[in-house]
Amino acid sequence: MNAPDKAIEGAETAPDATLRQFSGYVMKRAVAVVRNDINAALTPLGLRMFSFSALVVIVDNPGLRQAQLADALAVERPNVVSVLDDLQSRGLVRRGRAPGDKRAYALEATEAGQDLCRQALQVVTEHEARVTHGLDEGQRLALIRALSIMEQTGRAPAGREDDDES
Amino acid sequence: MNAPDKAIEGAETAPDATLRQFSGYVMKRAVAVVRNDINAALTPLGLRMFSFSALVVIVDNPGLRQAQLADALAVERPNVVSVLDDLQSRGLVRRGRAPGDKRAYALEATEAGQDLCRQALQVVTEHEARVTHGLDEGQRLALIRALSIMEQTGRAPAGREDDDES
DNA sequence: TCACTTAGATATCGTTTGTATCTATCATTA
DNA sequence: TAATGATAGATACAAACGATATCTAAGTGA
Repeated sequence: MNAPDKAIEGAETAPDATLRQFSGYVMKRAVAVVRNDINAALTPLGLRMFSFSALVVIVDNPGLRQAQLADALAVERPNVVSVLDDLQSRGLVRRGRAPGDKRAYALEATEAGQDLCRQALQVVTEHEARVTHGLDEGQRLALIRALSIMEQTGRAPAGREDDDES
Repeated sequence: MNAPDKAIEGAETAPDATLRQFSGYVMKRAVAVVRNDINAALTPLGLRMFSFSALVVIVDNPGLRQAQLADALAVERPNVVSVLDDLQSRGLVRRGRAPGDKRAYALEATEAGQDLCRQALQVVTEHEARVTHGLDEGQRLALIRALSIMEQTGRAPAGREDDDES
């Protein structure tokens, strides 16, 4: 039944071989897989990729404001509101008063939030080991570095040629 | 205006430094940037990342069926229907009759579809050059290879240790 | 012929993320 | 100090993406 050779007439190995030349295509496919795995891993903790990220940033940066959190996570400000509502309602995060500005909140993780963060970091570290199992550490670091560079390059105004940021 | 030193108390360089250890996080951020750029580049052609991908696969694999297209793009079958409706209504793709199976279609690109595909490939190639401008070719290929490996690793049943696929 | 499977279409939902707008509160200055 | 404009967060809404469930028509096999 399973014909190992499912060659489509004059197809070049894979039907999407042309697309696989482009990093964006391969990235999109890889992200889908990784997101599924990481969300499955975090579900038992009541977290998703995004709420996990928010929690980690808050734990690491006590006193952070919501707008700074949004900036750090590269999303628009409204997107953090419901996540914080959730984390706060579960007693993981407090929206403390920002000193000297009654509009703003100073975000901080509770003890429970820090505990959960530690657990989640372990879960995600295991996830990372799982999905990068096919890479050695040098490849893994090179991957992260390359992705970071691409993010920055793509965020820069298109058409600019100067890389200086001194 | 721009205070170059926005150090947050005892923050470690970047507020999301912890998260940047994880490939999934960096991938997600990079994908967002790349997707925006590629979609902006394709908009003048009336394409998006996904319809572009579908068009390329159809051009490369004449006679392909919808289910095979969905498989090739790693999405569920309903997701290709509306994209094909669009491509077909614009005269870029034909849903020809599949020989010997009246349920199935044999997809093929029209002349116009092939033309547009060529243009789109050029646009996307330029996009690729733009976003990978910070990488040399070796890094770019290593990135693509690493992402492919991760996709495959992550798709494999979790917890398995055997890599054999003979 | 009857039961089962498969290709594609339709309907619907969930997630993720963005834009626009509202409010309270700042900060500035006439 | 009152008016103006900017900013922090909340709310409402919408667009894009992708999945599941189910329907139909057509194929397959006992």
